[in-house]
Amino acid sequence: MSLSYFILRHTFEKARIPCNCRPIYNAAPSSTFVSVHHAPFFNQAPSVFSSLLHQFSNTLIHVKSIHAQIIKNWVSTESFLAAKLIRVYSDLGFLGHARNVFDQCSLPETAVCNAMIAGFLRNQQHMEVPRLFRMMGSCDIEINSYTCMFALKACTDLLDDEVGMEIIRAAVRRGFHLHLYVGSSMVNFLVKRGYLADAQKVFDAMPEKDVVCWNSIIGGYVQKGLFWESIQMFLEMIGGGLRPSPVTMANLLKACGQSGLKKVGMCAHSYVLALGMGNDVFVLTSLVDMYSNLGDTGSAALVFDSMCSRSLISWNAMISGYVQNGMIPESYALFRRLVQSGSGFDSGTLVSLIRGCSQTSDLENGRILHSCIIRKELESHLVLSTAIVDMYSKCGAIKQATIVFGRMGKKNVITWTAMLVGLSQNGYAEDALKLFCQMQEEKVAANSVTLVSLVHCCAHLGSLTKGRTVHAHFIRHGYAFDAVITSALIDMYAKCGKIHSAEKLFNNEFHLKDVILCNSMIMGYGMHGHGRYALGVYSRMIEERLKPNQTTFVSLLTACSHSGLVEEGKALFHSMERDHDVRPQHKHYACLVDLHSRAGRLEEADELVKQMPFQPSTDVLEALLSGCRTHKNTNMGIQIADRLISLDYLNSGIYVMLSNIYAEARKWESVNYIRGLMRMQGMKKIPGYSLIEVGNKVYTFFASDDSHPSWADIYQLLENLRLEVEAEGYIPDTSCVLRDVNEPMKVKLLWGHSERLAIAFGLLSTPCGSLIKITKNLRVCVDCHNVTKYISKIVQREIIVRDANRFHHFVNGKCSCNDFW
DNA sequence: ATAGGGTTAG
Repeated sequence: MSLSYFILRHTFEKARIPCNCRPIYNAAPSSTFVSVHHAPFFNQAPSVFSSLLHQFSNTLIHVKSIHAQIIKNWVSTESFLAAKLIRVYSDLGFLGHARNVFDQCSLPETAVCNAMIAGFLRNQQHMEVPRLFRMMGSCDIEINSYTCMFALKACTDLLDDEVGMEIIRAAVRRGFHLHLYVGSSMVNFLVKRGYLADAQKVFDAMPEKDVVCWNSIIGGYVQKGLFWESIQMFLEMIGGGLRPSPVTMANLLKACGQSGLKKVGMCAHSYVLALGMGNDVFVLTSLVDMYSNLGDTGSAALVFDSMCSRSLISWNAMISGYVQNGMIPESYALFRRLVQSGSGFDSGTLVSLIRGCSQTSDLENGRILHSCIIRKELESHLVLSTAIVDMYSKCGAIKQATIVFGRMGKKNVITWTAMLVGLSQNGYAEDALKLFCQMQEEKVAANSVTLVSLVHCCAHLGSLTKGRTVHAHFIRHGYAFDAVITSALIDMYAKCGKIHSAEKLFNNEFHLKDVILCNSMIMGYGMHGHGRYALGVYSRMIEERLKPNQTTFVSLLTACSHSGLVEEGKALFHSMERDHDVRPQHKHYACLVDLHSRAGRLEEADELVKQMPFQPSTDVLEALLSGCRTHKNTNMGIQIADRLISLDYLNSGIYVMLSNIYAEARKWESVNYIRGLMRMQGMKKIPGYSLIEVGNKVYTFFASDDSHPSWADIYQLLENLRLEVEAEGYIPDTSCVLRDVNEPMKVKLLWGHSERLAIAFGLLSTPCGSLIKITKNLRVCVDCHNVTKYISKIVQREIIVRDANRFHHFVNGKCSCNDFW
């Protein structure tokens, strides 16, 4: 007789007095376990089997043997035994056996169903739960508080809204929502779905509340970004005499970190210590995260280094903290420490490192990490793949981004948005819009980041039709309009030439009292040459006690620069730090230099560059160079260009500008030399083109373009216009033709400029009297500006040309921006 | 007999 057989028999005998039986079942090697056929125990009471299952619950082979005995004894119909078996099997991880028991119950009772639901949860088979819950309803099996709690938990993790709500209704009908655990689960479910108000109602109705319950509701406020409210709730909780748990503290620390409430965060830190949680890995990790979010990596590192044990999440939080705060070398150093410590790393670690590459456009390391991810077979990880898509787009490797995106099986809003932003920022705005349509087809709901990037696409394309469609789409689908989206829309309307639509939106939303809203309006007015209006918005801001920020001053100075308001711009620049505590940065100096050099005050601009408190950045020098070009100061221009080139600043724009300066000075040899240099370095001059939107379609024209089907008509119309404008007194200014050719040829080249072709096409294909809107990628030349004025008078059409720099708005022979260059 | 809340990363 084998030992295990002996034990089993012994136990059966003892089972009549179950409290005293303590078998030494560990001694039983399962290989020698005798089959149940040799265990002739009949007519045992069901409770005996229950107590046996209890004793042998951690050895599958014993459980199986008892199970067989149960069948032999004809007691398997006892539902508490079935429930017990299901529980024991699923605890051991043998869900299949549990399911068999369940399936053999012809009409399972509540306890059996509950055991099965719990089994599914324990074995991560949440998706089986909704069906089972519905079966209970359909077959009129009673539902109790356990059923509701387990099933709701499954739905919370499954993102199953429909069944979740069904469960909540069923629970409320039976009054279970007043039960501590069921109520907590309901609060948690509603919080996770974002129904904070409903969660609060359930919470308020609960007669008894414990820490877990408070944690759920506080977590809900944190998740919604209502940090101050979450802190209030926390205070209310401890005011009621409840002791916070580590989870409570983690929620509180998150609120402090994300809201930037540094002082409160530090109080929370000392409270953590006072509560004796100074050794809790979970809470300490939250502290690391909080300090990182507050921008205080020093304190984060201090906490991190003081930890006597760390989870992988602690390491990840610290690495991510470094990346978030732009400390990429430190993030790599810590990653090395992690690897050396022998513990591995996971997808979370890689996400942070990849994000570091995106931030620094570090394609080289990005590719290394990507290859590591593929080798570790982590490419199917959603967050990680999204980070890779983002990394490739930020590094300009849009093709790679598209490939990774295409390979991804699972995608969510953030994935789609990352791809959308990538396409739009790499100049593929049309493709981005197409991708959005695809996203709609796949029924992925957009978030505010998606919407903003979409509006930016339309603004970039200068496509009013598309912009309006997108705007209407938002309204129809009931998206909330916050300040960020509204600002993007203001920017879009301004860039599409509809300054009045932008104005209307701004005035409607001014009550939001938001700086970014004002900034976009100032920028819009600036682009349209309405410097005075831009200054008006600024006065309104000051009246309302809105604090201007760095961007405000960039927009204002740009606006002044485009309208020739030199003195006003200077005054603003000097008031920045004095009155508003905004220290001028590189970009502000660049604006100021631009302001002067555009107005032809080159000496003053040069003086400014010399007096700058830091090394002049390339954009400062570029602004000066551009002024030299416009105001034909060849000597200074050459000096500045030389300085830029010696900075190893590889930008074809500089070379083009320099070659233009030489061309204007008729130094053709130098022009050729510069062109040769450009060729040698593989640089290409960006070809100029103009876009016009007619009937939902965007048409592109390049200089001297004859690819359009009706090119003959276009050139004929231009020839007629030429005769008419010359009769009106227009004299061609060939100084902007920078080629070494004779005068008639120069005039011919001028009439081939892309904006003229686009205007002629617009005149041919749009109804009389309607507005003509052109978008040009480079700057419009003086002569095109001039000739368009005449054309607007002759054809009696309003013409708007948006170039790389600003708007040219022509009405009846005049330009609204006073021709200021 | 059976129980609910959780820290990092796009």
